[in-house]
Amino acid sequence: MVRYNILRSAVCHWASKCKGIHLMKREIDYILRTTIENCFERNLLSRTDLPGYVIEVPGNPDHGHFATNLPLTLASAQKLPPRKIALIIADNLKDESNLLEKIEIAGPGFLNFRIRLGKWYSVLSDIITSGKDYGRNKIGENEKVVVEFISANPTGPLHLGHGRGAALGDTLCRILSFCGYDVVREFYINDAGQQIRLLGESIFSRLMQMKNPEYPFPESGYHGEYIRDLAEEIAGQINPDLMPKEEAIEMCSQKGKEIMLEDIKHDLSVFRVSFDVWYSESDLYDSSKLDNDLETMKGNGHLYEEDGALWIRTSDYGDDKDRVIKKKDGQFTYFASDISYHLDKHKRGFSKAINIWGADHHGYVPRIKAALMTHSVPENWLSVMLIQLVKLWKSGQEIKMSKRAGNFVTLQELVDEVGVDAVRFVFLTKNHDSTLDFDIDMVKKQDSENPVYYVQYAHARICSIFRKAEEEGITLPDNLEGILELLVLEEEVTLLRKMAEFPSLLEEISNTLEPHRLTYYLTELASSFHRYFNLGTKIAENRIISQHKDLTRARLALAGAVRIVISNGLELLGISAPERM
RNA sequence: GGGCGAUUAGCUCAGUGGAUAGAGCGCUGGUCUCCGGAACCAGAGGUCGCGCGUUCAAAUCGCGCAUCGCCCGCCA
Repeated sequence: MVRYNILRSAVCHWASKCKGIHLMKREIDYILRTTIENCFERNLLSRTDLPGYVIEVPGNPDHGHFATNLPLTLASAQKLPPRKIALIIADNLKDESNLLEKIEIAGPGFLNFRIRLGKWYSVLSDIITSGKDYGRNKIGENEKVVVEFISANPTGPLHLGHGRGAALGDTLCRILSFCGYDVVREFYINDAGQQIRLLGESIFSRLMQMKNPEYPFPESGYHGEYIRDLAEEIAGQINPDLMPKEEAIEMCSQKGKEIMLEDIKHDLSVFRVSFDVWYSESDLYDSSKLDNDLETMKGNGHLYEEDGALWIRTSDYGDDKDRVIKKKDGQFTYFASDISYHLDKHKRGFSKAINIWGADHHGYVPRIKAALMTHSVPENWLSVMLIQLVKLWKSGQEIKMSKRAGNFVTLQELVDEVGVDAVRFVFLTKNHDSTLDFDIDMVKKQDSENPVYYVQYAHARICSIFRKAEEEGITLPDNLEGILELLVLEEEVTLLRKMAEFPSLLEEISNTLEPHRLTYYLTELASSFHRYFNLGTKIAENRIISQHKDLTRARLALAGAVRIVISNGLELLGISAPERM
């Protein structure tokens, strides 16, 4: 949906840059505004400002290709009933480029438009010539954005929750890049502090237990089985009998964290997720960036000491209260390094930063924004997307997980069981802000209950049709002009309309940060195609490959375009588009 | 107690100002001498948690209430 402002130039000079649905909306808007202006001049309507109206693609096919609520929004200023205004507009419509086939007044005063079929055929040509680039656009041009996601501690394997963040972040990055943004994908490694120490202690204990099963295990240590695996792997490199305990624990920390990080990288590459930057927290300390930032903050008067600790005055910028960044015992809090990390992002020249965090960190958002504002970073520079919990179901039972206790399902286990495509798809079917139930049994089924197959099947089916066409020696001409007019079925126009929405959908996803809309879109497109295909099972003339040569070519072109859009969409989701299933 | 989020069909969820509120699964009944049935069609199923307000128009915006989840540390 696009809102228009009458104060903008009435000339559609940017129309040449837009395509598909956008272009048509602009053209309709131009017609509407020209018409209204004409009505003003002839005193058919009294001259008033135009309110915010909408030109949208209606869900109901009876409502035409496009609809506007302009007459409804004009009603109060004109002091006329909406249907009366609609009638005036319809009667005086200035459609100089002959875009419209039909216009109707409907409901309380909507105007429904039907576009001439010829307009839709240009969409088809556009898809075929653009191919892999269909949907690509430039709305992000000159924008450099950093997307930080997952950022798991290297103290254990990635689990389900990380998987959701991984699928979301990766797909968002793919879409943003496709929309022209300069995207940097970043993983912040919490490789300093207490939890790494705890990892070392846990490994060390398991190491000692190899000889002495009675050796105590740290109360708050990591109980997962993987710690024993780490201990075994490290056992060949460390002999705890030959070095002081402290040194051994330190080595366990270092080795353990390195191995875990490699595991994480491996799991992510299997999950088709890549990063440009692995940003190490400990570098912030080693490079003295943190110290420098503290000096700056002190100079700006945002820090103060109280009760032996160092505080930052975040409450000046909307946080509930001030926060400690250096504890009484001289240790920095995590918040300190997080501030420094985000300042560093800002210094690196990103016009926008996006973080994907678990929803349990939501209370953290105001404080990091406040800290940034003490450095004059605007509040909306950082967008934080919060992802809710994933609940895992198996055999009708919820599987409860706890990292500390060590019973959790890892991302790798899940991927091994149901496959990357299905896991990614399911993670992207829900808004990130609502909890997600992942039913393993359903996703494992290789049948229609599995949502990802539905879309992939449409792709494989089209490939199959092309194989068949090839067998019969049917080829597509370079120039489709003259034959596309044969596409007159309502189902064919529906497909064209749906595909025309693809570029603007991607723009909207970039603006709203809602990648899950792409899975819905692809499901709808696949559905429209399956329905179209099934027309041919009843009536032979409706088959894509028929006796009518030119009609067959036109329909193959249409099916080929659907294949392109599905393939491009799946690529953005990081999901394969199989030719056979 | 305060904050954030949620509440839509039997279940899991889409839908942020418009027309008869949608999808998948489940349920009932249909479509195969087939270009792939991993598909399609039809049907049943809803006081959009409750109330008040704003608006020509509210699932959608505001206020209040209820229920659920999460957060509220000089932990990470």
